[in-house]
Amino acid sequence: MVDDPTNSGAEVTLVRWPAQDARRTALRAARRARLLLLDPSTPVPTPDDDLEDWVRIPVAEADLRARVRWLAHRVAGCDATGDDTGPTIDEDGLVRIGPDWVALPPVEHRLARALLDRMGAVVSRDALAHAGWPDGAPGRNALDVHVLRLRRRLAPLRMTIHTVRSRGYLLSVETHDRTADGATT
Amino acid sequence: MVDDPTNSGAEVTLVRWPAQDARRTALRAARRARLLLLDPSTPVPTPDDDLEDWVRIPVAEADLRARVRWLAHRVAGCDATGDDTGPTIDEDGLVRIGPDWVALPPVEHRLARALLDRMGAVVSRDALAHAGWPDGAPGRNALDVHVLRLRRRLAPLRMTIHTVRSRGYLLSVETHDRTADGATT
DNA sequence: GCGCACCGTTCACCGGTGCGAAACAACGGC
DNA sequence: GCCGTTGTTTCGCACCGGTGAACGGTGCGC
Repeated sequence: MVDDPTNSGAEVTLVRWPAQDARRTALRAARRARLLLLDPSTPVPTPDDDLEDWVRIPVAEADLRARVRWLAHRVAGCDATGDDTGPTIDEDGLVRIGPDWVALPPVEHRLARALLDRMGAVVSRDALAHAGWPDGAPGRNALDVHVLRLRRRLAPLRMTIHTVRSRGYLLSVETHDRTADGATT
Repeated sequence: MVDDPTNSGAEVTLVRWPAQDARRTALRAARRARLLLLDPSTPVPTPDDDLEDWVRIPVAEADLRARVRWLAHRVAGCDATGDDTGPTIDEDGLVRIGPDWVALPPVEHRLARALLDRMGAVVSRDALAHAGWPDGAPGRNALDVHVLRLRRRLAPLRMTIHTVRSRGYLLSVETHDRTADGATT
């Protein structure tokens, strides 16, 4: 999987389909461009919107990159959906959004990365636990406490971790105002 | 869903490339949608505009038609931004519509899925009960109560569950700018 | 016209549980 | 030593699912 977890550089997100259907929905809700990697013998889905394209795997690397390039070109030309100065997270444990930023300790950094990676979608507790502690999770409540602490740290950035009971957590950003700024990404 | 390749084909023209490059240029000048059929080992060209797409041949017939369909869909929706795109429900118990969403508990999630799958049509109480409790419904009142709760949860999304007496329930969405439901309230 | 059965809505309540949050202890870096 | 991070324990709340009951509208039989 080509992961560019910092959604700063890449505009196009690769999504395996139908395996990662929920992710597709989330990206659509966030109005982010996505390229569906269709498993062989999977019928082509109906298009959600113009920010989507698909490719049948296996595919040549060059063709895949060309597909991403074309989609990115379309997105850039269509409208300013490349949008809103979304939050980013770097390798130094800093979460930035606009002029604001906050530093995160290691565990919360990994949790925040997992949530940001799938912003707008539900991340299961299992997935979060695995992201936060790759070598095995400690106690059962450790995750609860770290989510609580991460909540408080992200609150000043107007980022909210929503609880989806018995399902997981969902990260969102309060956008009081949508800037119609031209996409110069 | 009917795709009717003849109809779509009226908008999308297939062009072998680079063999028919002149034709590509002409279609571009005429602002007509075109699908490039790339010979193997031909590098992907740079996109001319948004009315273009490409596919590497040989390609499965179904994939080719899907490609045409997608391109036609894009062309159709280019001017009128397909913005609203009705509500969706994902595997994580989330119902989304536009920027809004709500999380549903398991039972209501199953009910909502049954209603959304047949949105605009009447879903019988039996079908709903079977969808909500595949292993057999509990009491008689359980369905009523869960429909009530689902109503209240979906209300913020401007989604309404209409009662069709002695027939079942019908889900509709209030569109802010145009009236789509002919139901009497 | 009257009463009644049927159907659907809504509320109150209860047992179970997932999660929130505080308090506390252990560990480590500056 | 001080402070920040990490993990555990503990308590309590809010939510979820289900039941019973009260309420109201509609149609039918008498």
